[in-house]
Amino acid sequence: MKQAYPPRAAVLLDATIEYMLKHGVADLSLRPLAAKIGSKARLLIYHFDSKESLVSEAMVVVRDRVQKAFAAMVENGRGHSESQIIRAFWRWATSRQHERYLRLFFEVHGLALQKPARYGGYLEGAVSTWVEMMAVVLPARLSLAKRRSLATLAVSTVVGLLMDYLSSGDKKRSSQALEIFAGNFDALLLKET
Amino acid sequence: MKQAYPPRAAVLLDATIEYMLKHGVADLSLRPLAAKIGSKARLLIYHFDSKESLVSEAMVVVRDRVQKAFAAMVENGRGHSESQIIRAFWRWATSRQHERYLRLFFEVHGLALQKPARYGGYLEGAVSTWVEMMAVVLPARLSLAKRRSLATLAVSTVVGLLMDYLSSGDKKRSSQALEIFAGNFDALLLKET
DNA sequence: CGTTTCATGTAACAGTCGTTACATGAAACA
DNA sequence: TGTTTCATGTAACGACTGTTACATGAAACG
Repeated sequence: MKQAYPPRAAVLLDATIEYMLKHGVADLSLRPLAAKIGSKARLLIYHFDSKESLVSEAMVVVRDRVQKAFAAMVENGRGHSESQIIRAFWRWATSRQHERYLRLFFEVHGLALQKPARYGGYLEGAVSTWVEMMAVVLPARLSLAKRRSLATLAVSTVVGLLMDYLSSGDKKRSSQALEIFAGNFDALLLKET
Repeated sequence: MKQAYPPRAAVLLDATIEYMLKHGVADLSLRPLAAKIGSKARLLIYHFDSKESLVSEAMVVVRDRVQKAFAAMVENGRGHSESQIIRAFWRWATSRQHERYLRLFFEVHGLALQKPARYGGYLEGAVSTWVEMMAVVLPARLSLAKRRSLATLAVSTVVGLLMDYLSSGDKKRSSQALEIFAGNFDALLLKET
């Protein structure tokens, strides 16, 4: 898992991810990318076959990183209320060092919505993975369908608020809105049958 | 307002919008676009000066259309509960004929997050306009800041759920999540001071 | 030592891009 | 009728794209 790539490819992939986090993927071009990371377009193709597969490999790594961060919060949140997980992820995602991950997510997600074929398989599971991760921490007495609906609401609310925050830069307003949601979420769970 | 453009330009702009709703903007290219709408790249530049301004003019029109639809729902919702406006907009946005507007929104929004300079001024007001439109229908007894926070929550929740729906295609699950939110929103307003 | 494997360097190919120069028709207006 | 304005047609420019062909060095392995 740690080193699924030949050593040279792994280095280039890491550098590419760093570059993508800075510049996005929409107008990513091999020559400027290669120049920035001290390589050549020739070599990126050599190691990854095509630009498309390079980008898609990079996105897999990026997605795994963020999902592992979320999974860690779920783990640390055992015993606490469900809303604490939401608050923890919000803090993680709105920290300066992690913002760029979300920006990249929103960009790729938007592109994938328009061209599902090109960003193949990215949408597949992009939503359901998050929903399922959230659903497992909800009270077991609730039906699976109910837990999925509630998890959908929680995930979508956080996602929507993150989009607001990234767009407006208004951390105060978006954080207050999240707090309203989080502050009512535990009670909402109690009400549900 | 109705015809701010010379007649020929207005026709091309409408056709361009239709094309953008179908193919997105990320890899929009003048020659394929022109070919599809029975024109030439030469003429698009002639009428709109540059590709960039053509796209940006088109997005202004698109944004106005959607915001007018929302404003109409706010108007029709006077006298009803606040959650009815949320439900009405959800129905509007998830209808087959309007989905493409949201897809385009998410794409452009994602691109704008990554390249704010290029999609200049699109992010400006992209969020605040929706929040303010929602805030005005909330109870006047609440402070402006409180209304903004609640409006932020409502708008972001709907946006997040729309993103889920567009990505997963799972109308049932996303609609159930929206209903949980809408069903609790009116009571939430009563609780707030 | 010889051979194979991994990595790299140099150039080029064929195509697309936004944009422009130059010229022409057609209609409106004086 | 002459002149101006709007719209269009043809071709090209220079820059950039992903990708490939061909050749070379360097290290690992038998």
